[in-house]
Amino acid sequence: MVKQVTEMLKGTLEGIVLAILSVRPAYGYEITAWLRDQGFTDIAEGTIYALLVRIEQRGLVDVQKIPSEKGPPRKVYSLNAQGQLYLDDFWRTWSFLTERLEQLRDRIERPQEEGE
Amino acid sequence: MVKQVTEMLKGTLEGIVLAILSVRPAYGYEITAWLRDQGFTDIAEGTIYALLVRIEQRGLVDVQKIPSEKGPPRKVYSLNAQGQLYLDDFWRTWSFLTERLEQLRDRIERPQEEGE
DNA sequence: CGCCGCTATTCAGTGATACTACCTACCGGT
DNA sequence: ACCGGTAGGTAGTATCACTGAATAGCGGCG
Repeated sequence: MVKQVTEMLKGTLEGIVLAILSVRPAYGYEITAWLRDQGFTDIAEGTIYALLVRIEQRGLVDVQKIPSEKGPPRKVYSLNAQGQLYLDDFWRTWSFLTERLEQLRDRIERPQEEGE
Repeated sequence: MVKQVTEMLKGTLEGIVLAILSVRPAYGYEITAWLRDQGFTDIAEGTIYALLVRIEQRGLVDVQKIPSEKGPPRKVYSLNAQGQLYLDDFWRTWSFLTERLEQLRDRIERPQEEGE
C-alpha cells in the first residue's frame, strides 16, 4: 500500500543527492549507504547510480575516478557551478511546494478559516 | 530549465488533490482553476482529469454527477473513508520527506555542524 | 585453490505519473 | 451560425525510480 514515497521521491531524490554533494564530494555507494542510514530504506542500489549518470550527463557535477583499497575504483562526484545553480532552483521549487502544502494542511486542521 | 516542479509533483499532486477534496467535494474544472490560482500555473488541464480517474478507480473517492447551469454536467468528487486513510498515509510520507530535507538544508547552512 | 562476502558500478526492462495536444459536448450571446 | 467559456476525456510521450540482474576487485576461510 505505502509505495507513496517512491512516487514522491521523483524529482526530489535528485535534489537530495545534489544537496549531499554540495556538502562534500561523494561516490555512489557512499551516498546510497548514507540515505539508507537516514531512513530511506527502500531506495534501490541501482537508483542512485542511474541518477548520478543523469546529472553527470547534464553537466551538474564533475567526476573523478579514485582507486579504492577494497573493491573497484570509486567515481567521486562533486557539485560544480552549474549544479549549484540547479540546486538553488531546486530549493526554490521545494519551498514553493512545501508552502502550498502547509497552507493546505493548515486549512484542513482549521476548517472554520476556509476563507476563500 | 525549470521543469523541476513537474517531476516533484509526481506523487505529490495526488495528495494535494485528495487534501483539497478533504476540505469539501469538488469537480475537476474547479480544482484545476484553484490550483492555477495557487501558483501551479503549469499544471495542464488534462492532468487533473486523468488523476481523478485514477483515484476513482482505486476507490479513494465517491462521484456524483451534478448538472451545471453553464456547460456539461459536473463530476463532483468527494473523499471517502478509504481515501481519508490514504490521505493520512500521504501526510505521514510527506512529513518524513520534509523532515529529511530540512535536516539536509540545515546541515548545508551550518557546515561546521557536520557531525555524523 | 575455490568460494563467499563486501565493496562498487552498470544496465535492460517495467511501472507510475505528469505533460502535450488534441477532441467532445453544453450553453449563452452576438 | 459562430465563438468563447465551462466541463470532461484521451492517446502518445518523457521522465524517473524500481526490479533484478551482471560485472569486477579484493580479502578471508576452509
